[in-house]
Amino acid sequence: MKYKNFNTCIIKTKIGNIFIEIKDYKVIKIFPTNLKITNFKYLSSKTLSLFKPINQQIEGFLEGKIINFSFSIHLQGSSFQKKVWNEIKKIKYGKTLSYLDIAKKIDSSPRAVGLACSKNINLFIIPCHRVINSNGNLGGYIMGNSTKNYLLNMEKKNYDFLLL
DNA sequence: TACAACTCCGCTG
DNA sequence: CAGCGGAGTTGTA
Repeated sequence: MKYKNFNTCIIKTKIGNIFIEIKDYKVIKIFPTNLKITNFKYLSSKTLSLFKPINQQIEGFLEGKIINFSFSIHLQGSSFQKKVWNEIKKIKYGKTLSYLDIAKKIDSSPRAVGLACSKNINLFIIPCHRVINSNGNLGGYIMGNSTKNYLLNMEKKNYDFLLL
C-alpha cells in the first residue's frame, strides 16, 4: 500500500486500485481509482496504524479470506440514500437481494434504489454488489459487471465452503 | 425537466 | 417461452 497524504491511501488489489479515505477516525470512502500509486508521501505512524487493519481487511475480503469488516464507516449522502445503504448493509455475505426487494422494505421504487446504489462510495462495506435485478440478471456495478460477478461468485463459493 | 445500476405488461415469433 | 418496446415509478442535479 502507498499513501497519498495525511488521510487517504491507495491499495493495489486483484480487481484494481482502491482509494481509501478516512476522516475523524472513520472511513468515509472506498472507491476505485485510476491514480498511480507512486511518489506518495508517507503517513505519520499514528495514521499508518489506523490504515493498516482497514487495508488488510479489504485486501482479505477481496481474496475471499475475510467475511465481515470490524471497522466502522461514516455515511455521507441524502437521507434517502442512507436509508437504501443501511438496508444493503443488512444483506449477508453470500446472499443477494433485488432492487425491488430493497424498494419494498423502504416503501420506494426499484429505479430510485438503483440510483442510490450508483452513488455508493463505500464499496464492499456497503455491499451494493449483492443487489441484483429481480429477474436474476446482474444489474449494474461501478467497477463493471465482470467484477460484480467475481465478487458474487467468490462469496457464494465461500458461503458453501464455510457452511454459513 | 431529463435521466437512471428497475419492473411490469403486452406483443410478437 | 424468449425477446423486445413502452409505460410507470421515485429521487436527483
